[in-house]
Amino acid sequence: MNPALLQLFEAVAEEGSFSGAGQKLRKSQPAVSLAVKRLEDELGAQLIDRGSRTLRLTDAGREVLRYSKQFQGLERKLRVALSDLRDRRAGKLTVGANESAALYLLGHVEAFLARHPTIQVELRRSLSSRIPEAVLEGSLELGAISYDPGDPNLLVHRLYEDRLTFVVSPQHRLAGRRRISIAELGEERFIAHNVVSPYRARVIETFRRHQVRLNMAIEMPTIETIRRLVQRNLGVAFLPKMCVEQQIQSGALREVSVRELAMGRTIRLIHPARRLLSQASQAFLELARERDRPGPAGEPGS
Amino acid sequence: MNPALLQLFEAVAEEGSFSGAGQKLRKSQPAVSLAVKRLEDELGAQLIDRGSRTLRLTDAGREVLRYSKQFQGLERKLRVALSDLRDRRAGKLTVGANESAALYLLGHVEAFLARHPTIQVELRRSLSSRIPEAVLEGSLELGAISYDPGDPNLLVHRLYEDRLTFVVSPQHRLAGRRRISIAELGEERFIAHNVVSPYRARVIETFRRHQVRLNMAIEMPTIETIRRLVQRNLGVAFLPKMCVEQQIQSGALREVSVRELAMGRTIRLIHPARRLLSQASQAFLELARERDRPGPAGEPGS
DNA sequence: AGCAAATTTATAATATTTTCTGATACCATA
DNA sequence: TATGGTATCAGAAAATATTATAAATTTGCT
Repeated sequence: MNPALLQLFEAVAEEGSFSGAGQKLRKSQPAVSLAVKRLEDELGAQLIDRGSRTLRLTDAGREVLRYSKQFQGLERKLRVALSDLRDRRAGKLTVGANESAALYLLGHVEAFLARHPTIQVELRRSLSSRIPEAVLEGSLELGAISYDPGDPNLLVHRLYEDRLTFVVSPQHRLAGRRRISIAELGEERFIAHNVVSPYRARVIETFRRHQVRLNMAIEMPTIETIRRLVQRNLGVAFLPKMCVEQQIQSGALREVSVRELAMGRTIRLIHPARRLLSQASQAFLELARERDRPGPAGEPGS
Repeated sequence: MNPALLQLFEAVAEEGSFSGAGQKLRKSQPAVSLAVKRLEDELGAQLIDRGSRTLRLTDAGREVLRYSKQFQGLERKLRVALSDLRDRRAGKLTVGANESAALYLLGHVEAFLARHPTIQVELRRSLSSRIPEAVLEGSLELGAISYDPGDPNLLVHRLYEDRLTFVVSPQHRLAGRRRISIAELGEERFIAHNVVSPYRARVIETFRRHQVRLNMAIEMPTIETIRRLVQRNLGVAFLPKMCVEQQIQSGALREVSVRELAMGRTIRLIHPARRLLSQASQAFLELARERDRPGPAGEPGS
């Protein structure tokens, strides 16, 4: 009961003759004859009344014809759906990101939507540490994180080279300084992100190593809230440079360099190394790399 | 893109492995492997990501899977429709009949509807003379007429042996007679059917041959109207016996035998000789013959 | 009407193409 | 490195197509 048989049968019904159908489809007359017989055997019903020279469809034959049209419609729909996927007119993109990466990706998402308006996009806010496993397990297709997961099963694309920076309010006693040492921070009240992250751990470790007291008096859930508190001079913080750039420009915050705490913090897109990316994910990846490395002189990822 | 391929692909998707799918469907693993590749080539899209040991469907694969289910549903529906036709639960019956045959068939139609309540029935009132050609041409599947069309392309089943009879009102001057001669009818006012029919022609011809005047003063469109006029003694008529049986029984009409005009008038079902009958028509034919020839001692038709 | 010609489907033998299998190479995982 | 699974290959089997021919039926012609 394959489409070829149905097509043949349809031709017979249209042409009103076996040999005519054969000519139409470049087959010999016996081929058509046998094919129709196969179809009849398979369906257990006579489809054509070969009583006289003029053929007639039986009721069953008409039924099969109707079905055949429906089947063709279905197949056409499938092919459209597949070409939509292939040409990136359909599909779904699921990207997981931690807070700052999500912030960073907004522009990319906007550009992506402009280019592929019919693809569904979901930007999912995830715990940074959970993203690699979620990507490997398949619940996320792409992940955006700010550290190297160091897993050979993950392909890593460095998108944007940022760094962690120390910021204080313009009213703060260190506001005028360019460079300080970590030792000068023992008395400071720190406002920290209350989500664990490799950077948090590294900052804590660095303070410990230099035997400087680290007073994490306030923990806040978002970078936005931390920044506001720092602006009001309720404490100081290490934040991604890109999240405070505007405020530094406008004078709302002051950046002070801390020798012992120079920390790169690169936004990376990750995906499973040996798994096929969906067209949607591939499109997003291409767009992101294109926007972050303008011109052809892009260095390879990871 | 035939159902076998789709079934195989489905099995792979379900089992999550080529070899597993092979075992399930009693095929070797290479067969499955090649089949899926054929499907992918044909659709121009990778359906399965064979990246690691665990297989994963691509977006296109999921699309094909959905389609495959729909396709199966469609096929199931077709098979149901066909078996409904085969088992006479579906279909359409179109019978053409002249007026008296239609009257006669009512009981059969009732019985047919009781036995096959899901088959559509159309009893079409047709001009008697047009029925044979309509049956041959295909616009009617069965015809009920009261004469032998004498066409070798038509198969004829004699259903009910009736005859034409001469009826008068009880008030009529001939009401008391059992048998009369055609010569006594020269003065009578006849009420005739205004539809041409072989019987009408034969009656006219018989009068002509016996050189008796035939006064067809009134022409009426239905047997019912003719009968009523005869009852009111506005004229006399030749009518099918079965149409006046009741009135003769009840005394509303009197039957008088006319020697020269004994005319059998058998109701016959006709259908094309070398064309397959639909299940519905076949069922009706069987039922009609069964009802008209009760018991196994039925003589062959025609 | 009746017979020959022509047209069409069915059948059979043969050829071709497609599909399957078993053996084996290959690849990734544990 | 062993293991479980997939891809690839050559040959086998199955399905499908073709050519030639027979059978049936309509059409045209006398």
